[in-house]
Amino acid sequence: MKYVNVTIDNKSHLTDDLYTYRCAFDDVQPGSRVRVAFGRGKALKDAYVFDVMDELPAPVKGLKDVAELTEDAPLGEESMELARWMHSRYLCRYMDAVKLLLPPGKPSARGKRRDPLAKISAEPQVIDALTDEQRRVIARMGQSIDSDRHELFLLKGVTGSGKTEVYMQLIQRVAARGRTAIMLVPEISLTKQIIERFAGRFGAENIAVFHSRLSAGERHDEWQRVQRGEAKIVVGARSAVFAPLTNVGIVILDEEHESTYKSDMSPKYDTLEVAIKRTRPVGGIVVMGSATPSVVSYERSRRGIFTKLELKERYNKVQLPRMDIVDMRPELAAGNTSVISRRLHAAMQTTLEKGQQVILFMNRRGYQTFVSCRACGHVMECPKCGISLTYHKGDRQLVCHYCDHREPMPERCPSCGSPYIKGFGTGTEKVVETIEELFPGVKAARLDLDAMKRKGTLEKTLDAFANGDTQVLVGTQVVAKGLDYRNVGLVGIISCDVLLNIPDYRAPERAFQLITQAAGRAGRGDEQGQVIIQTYTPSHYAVQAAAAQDYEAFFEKEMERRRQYGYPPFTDIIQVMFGGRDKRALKEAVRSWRAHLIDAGASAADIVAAGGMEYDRAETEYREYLLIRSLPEHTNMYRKLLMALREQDRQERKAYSIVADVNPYSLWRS
DNA sequence: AGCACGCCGACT
DNA sequence: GTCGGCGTGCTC
Repeated sequence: MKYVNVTIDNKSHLTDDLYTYRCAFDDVQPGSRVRVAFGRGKALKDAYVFDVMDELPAPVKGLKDVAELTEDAPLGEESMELARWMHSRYLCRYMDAVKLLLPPGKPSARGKRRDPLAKISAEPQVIDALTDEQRRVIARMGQSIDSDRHELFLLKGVTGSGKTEVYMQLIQRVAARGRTAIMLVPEISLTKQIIERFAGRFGAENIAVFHSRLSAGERHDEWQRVQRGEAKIVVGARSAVFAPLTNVGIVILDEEHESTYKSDMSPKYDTLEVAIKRTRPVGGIVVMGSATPSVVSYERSRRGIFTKLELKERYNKVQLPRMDIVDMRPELAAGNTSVISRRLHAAMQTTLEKGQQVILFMNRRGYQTFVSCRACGHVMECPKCGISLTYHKGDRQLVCHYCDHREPMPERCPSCGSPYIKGFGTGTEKVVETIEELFPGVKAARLDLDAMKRKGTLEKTLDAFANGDTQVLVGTQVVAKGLDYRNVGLVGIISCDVLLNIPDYRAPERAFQLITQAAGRAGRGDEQGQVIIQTYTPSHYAVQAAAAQDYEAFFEKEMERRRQYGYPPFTDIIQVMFGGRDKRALKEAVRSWRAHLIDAGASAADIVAAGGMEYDRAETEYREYLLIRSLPEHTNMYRKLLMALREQDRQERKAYSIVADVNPYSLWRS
């Protein structure tokens, strides 16, 4: 006779606990799915086993028996430990963590494998000789692979320096030791190219793919192949970090600075943390690759937490493009009201006449409005938080979305006195039209997230551009990444002001990254490309550093700013969200948690904000949040306090659920 | 979240 | 009497 601790598969946060049952099935193991009676009823519910014990450590009242042990493949002990860790780390329910690890979708009714790689052309490729740099970084990471030593690497490599080849060589090395590998990419639009290369190198039968574009059936079958050990290399988006592999020798996060590595749904896991959690106990390595590492990652590499390796040369020594900043302030005075500056117009003309193509970048639609001066470029910012203020039409006030600082909309620019100070961001939808007006006979196409939602639109638009049917591609961030067209002579950034003034402390970081990525799209053939950056703030350090392609200069300036305003890595921002139907209970929760935290020794100054927001249109679900700004050395104390408060509330049967998010991707206020 | 228990009113 | 409405409380 054995005893097991299980979590029940339901949706209540009130039953988010491990319950003990007697179990007559001797082959039960951690990760097994069992069926048990739970609560008053006699109906059986699914439950997942976390612990198997031969004896009870303490007597349990009302002990029941496990009714059935299901036949399906158990998750395994490694998975259950990961779920247990996520429960405490992200304050999510045990069941929500388990769900991330369970096979998605349903088995095929016909018993036929649904193969997402069936349509992929896995052409064997010619492997170019490695550069000395590539060989050096592979040798360094190879040392850890060959000695099964857990180590974290930051691979900083300029666009076109051959990072993917490095990844494949490392995976080969890991596979040669009989171990498994996970290759993560930030989004699906990038997976196709990388899957083709991987399939060509390792054979389609040896890799499995996971991403959101797969059907439920395909996902299920891929999961099964991995679980059975048929595929030992997994390629995919963020959730692939949970692939049912054992003995993971390497996890690679390509484009590590991308926000998609943080989950936006509960549990709000951080892919890097999960990767570390999976590789540390088995002695695997984690490789984070980027041309523009996040400020936080780069700082960690400086402190020795990550081992920094660099690839500085572009493959085949292709020149970096010429980068020019165009000051938009004189355009209006010169009578140009269009979003295309005279300089960009001329450059487009020359490029198109040469038969080359143009990519133009724009911000996404629906950004929030910031206020700036058209004469001098001054932007209205919060004096305390250093992010741009958002204009609220209703009360004609400028509001800080972090701290709620408010001030009236100025009549004149506080910097130069000009009356031309107003909200920014008009007419961007019209860029395609404008271009076809300005350049008769030239075809322009627009590519954004809206367009990508329609199946096939992305492929069609890109094909038309690839074979020259369209000469100008106007796109959002989506196009800045990974697209590689030989004939692009010019990249224009319509407005980097919108990027610089997103009300988020990472806005300069993202602007720098985007400009750098965009630059990588220009002139990948044998001719040097050109990049034109349009801006009202040409002296901004992010713009200057991006134009000079000087990461270090950007990093130093950005760290200065982060220190001044107290942003990561100098602090951790912990957002605790309370969700439920009872608005008053939520307000009370925020009040009492705040009081408890301060009682427990938290500094009142650390608790920087609290507020709420309506969640759905019917106003049946509400959310309240608590924002804590903690010194990194205090963050673990806060985590523990929050865990204790969560458990106390659960025992008191509080009617709301809790989600914690450390350094969330977006902070919001109503 | 379910699910059963129980206490109340309306019905054959 | 007894059927079923839903408010309440607990789940190894």
